This record gives sequence, C-alpha cells and structure tokens, in this order.
Amino acid sequence: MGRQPCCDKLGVKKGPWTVEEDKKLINFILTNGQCCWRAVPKLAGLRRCGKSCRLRWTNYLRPDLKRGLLSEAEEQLVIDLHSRLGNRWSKIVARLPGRTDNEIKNHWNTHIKKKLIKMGIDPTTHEPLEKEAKAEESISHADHSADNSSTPAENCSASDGFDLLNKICSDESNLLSSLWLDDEPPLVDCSWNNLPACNATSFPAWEENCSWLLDFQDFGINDLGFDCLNDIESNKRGDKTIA
DNA sequence: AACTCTCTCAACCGCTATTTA
DNA sequence: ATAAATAGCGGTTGAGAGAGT
Repeated sequence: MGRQPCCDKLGVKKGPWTVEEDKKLINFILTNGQCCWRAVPKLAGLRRCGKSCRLRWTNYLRPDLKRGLLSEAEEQLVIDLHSRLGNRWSKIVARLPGRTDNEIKNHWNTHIKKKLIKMGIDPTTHEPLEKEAKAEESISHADHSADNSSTPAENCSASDGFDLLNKICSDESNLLSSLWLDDEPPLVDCSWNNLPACNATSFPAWEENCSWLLDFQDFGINDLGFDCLNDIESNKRGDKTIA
C-alpha cells in the first residue's frame, strides 16, 4: 500500500491565482510553516492541488523573492552557470538567492538566449555560431573528429572576439569549481534556506525580515489587503519602461 | 480607435527520484 | 520488496499587455 492521494482531483481549481487565494495561502504558511503540501489546500481552505500551492508559494509569494529584472551581474552568472550546467535551472538558481528556477528559465528563454544569438554565441553550446557552423560543415564532409567531445567550457578559450564568452571562461577557478558542487551553499547567504520546516510556533528571523508579508494582512486594496502587490507590480512595470 | 502581432511570464503538464505504508 | 504517493524538476502553453500598423 502506498500513501494517500495528495488531493481530491475533483473540484480542484486551475488557472491564475486570485488575491483571495494568495491571502489564504500566505496566512496558512505564516501560521503553520512550510510543510506537507498535500495538506495545505485542505487546511488553508483552498480548492487547489498541493503541487499548485507549492508552485505559487515558491515562484511568487515567498518573502525572500527579489522580483524585477535580473542585474547584469546576475545575468552573467546565469550565462556562466548555464555554460557549465546546461538547463539544470534548479542548480543554477541555487547560486542566485531570491530568484526562482521558473524566473531564470523564463529570462533565459526570452532575453539571454536572444542576447547570445545576437552576439554570435550559440545559447545551447555556448560556442561561437560561426565556429559551430564550420564544425557542422566539417562533420558533414568528414566523419566527426575527437574534438567534439570537449565541453563548451573547454573550447571557449579558442573563441577570439567574443568578450563575454572569454570573460566566462576566465572567471576565477575557485569560484567556478565550487559551482559544480551539488550541495554547495549559495554564493550569497539566503536566510530562507535556514527556515525551520514544519514548526508552527517559531518564525524568528523570518518574520522580522518579512514585515511586508504581514502588511498584506493589515493594509490593502479591494478590501483584501494586497496594496503592496500592486506596488510591486507597478514598480516592476516601471523598471521595464525605464529599461 | 481598432485590429493584429509579438513578447512576457505565471501556471500547468509530464516525467523522474525519493519517500512511505 | 513492492506499490503508490510526494516532491521537485524542466519543458511547454496560453492569457494578458504592449507595440506596431
């Protein structure tokens, strides 16, 4: 016999979350902490599946999220990490506190990919596109050589005129080697990771640092208390227009 | 003003690894 | 040992917003 089903599939709501639902989820996690996602919808009074609750929390409601556009440094780090780790977003995001895998994945697909292509770099292999084309050509003429077995990182030193790629490849070796370690802590401390799981009574440092979350419950628009959500959104859009 | 196109990103889907009864 | 559920991951989709005509 296995476990009990995570949620009653019947009557489970899908689609965008409402402010009311967000509030319920925030309230529940504030009170009960983050544990047993399968129980969350029922206990929080949500007609959602636990998986959906977890996603909503980790990608949108978490108090330690930075939000807004990625800085140049963050973008560089993503490119760097991607050249070594590939599409392993969870590993990449582990080095970017305050960011989510979904966010980084989206940013990669919508911005960085295009940027790299524009710069003449293949976003998948991190090889110069010219070189790639030549390589493909030579492969079509002759059977593939042993050169292709080397990793992008190994090859990139040969790419003249590609400043970004060179920068990536010449990063401090200590830093880069640490990026390969699976259980390495993030480059910047992330207090969220230190949260006591499943402890309903203790939210010491977290609550102190997340007064905005509590603000959700005290102030608001549309009689629901989410004014600052709109602020965040408008700030975000403001950033966009500035950029 | 109205329509179409493009872009962005929140959310879902399906899969794998891990955990639990 | 096994089956079934959970958690988490990466890929994909589609609604909404903004830009262009």
